[in-house]
Amino acid sequence: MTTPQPITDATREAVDRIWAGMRSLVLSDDRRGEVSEALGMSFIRSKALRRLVGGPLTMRELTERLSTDKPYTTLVVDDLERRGLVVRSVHPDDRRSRVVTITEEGAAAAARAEEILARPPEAMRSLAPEELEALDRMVGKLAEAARTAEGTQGAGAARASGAGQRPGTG
Amino acid sequence: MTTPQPITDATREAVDRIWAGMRSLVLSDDRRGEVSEALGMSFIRSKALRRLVGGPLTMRELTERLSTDKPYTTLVVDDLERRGLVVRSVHPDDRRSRVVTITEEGAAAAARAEEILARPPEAMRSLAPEELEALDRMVGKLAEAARTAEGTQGAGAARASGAGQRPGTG
DNA sequence: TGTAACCGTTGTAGTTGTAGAAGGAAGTGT
DNA sequence: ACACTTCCTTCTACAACTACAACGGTTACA
Repeated sequence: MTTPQPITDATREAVDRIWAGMRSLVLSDDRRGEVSEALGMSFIRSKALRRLVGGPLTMRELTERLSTDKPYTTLVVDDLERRGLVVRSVHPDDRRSRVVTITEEGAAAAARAEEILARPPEAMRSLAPEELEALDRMVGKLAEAARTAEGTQGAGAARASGAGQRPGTG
Repeated sequence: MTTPQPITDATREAVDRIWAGMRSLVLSDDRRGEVSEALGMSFIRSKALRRLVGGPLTMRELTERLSTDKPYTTLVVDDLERRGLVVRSVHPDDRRSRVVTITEEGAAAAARAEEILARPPEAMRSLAPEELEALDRMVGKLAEAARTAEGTQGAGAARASGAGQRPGTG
């Protein structure tokens, strides 16, 4: 959106190829099973934990970020609370709401999950420092563009995840 | 592997940042729900269809590519066969095996799924043609490196690729 | 004050996928 | 002929998740 480009066939082909490559790279490197095994909980629970490291959330907010529904969020948080990884408290300004806060132990678990998920694949070591630098810049631009697009009408991703039926990705 | 690079802090940081960016880009753009809705079937069924466009597979091979187990593959193929999207036949050289072949209708459905999944996000239009060209080259190198690594010691990715979120311990 | 709306919870039901045991059919090796 | 294995299927059980309805407590508003 920031700089609309002329669309040539070559450009379109490059875009398609790049996207296919990125998708293949990321999707073939799925570590959700490893995370579930390491933490001893279903992936969505570790996802909830990771969403909470940024700060406390209400059940409603957590529900949105998990792309699930309220009853299931209750279930997940119940389990997490039983394990001592989060605590529930009443919202100071709205007593209808509960605020879910991660505990120290929960944060440690989330960090363990994040460490597994964020570990770059070996393949990235095959790029030279200059190449990495350039790649870094461009991925940064893409991320930036995606972030701003999300605000305007980003629907695409958000909508699809809401209507989705299969277990969420991550 | 091809060209081991000196690991500096800056390099490591760039690698981490690139990987995080790519992951975020791909994972926040999940269209599985859209595919399920468009084809009227669970995502794993469309995945089976997409695996079959490259050519017929035995149940065993399909099971591996789907990262599931044999009984469930039977179930999925049963359903796909009932819909007329695949056909089962006896393997010419080993009558124990069944060969699953995609039908014309099945191939059309797979193409519809692929079209949805492969559609690049709008954000990519914010890159200039030269940037795309460079990005294309580097993603290509990464894909190449990943492909060769898979042969040598891969396992990791393939094994975990199934959304296997079994807690095991509950 | 009354009422509508919202938040989280409980309950219930159904779908999807995971897992293991067992069995028939067919191939392999002795 | 015999045991052994592989391939697929059936059956059963269960875990994980989705979906909907309804309820009590709380807040916002006319």
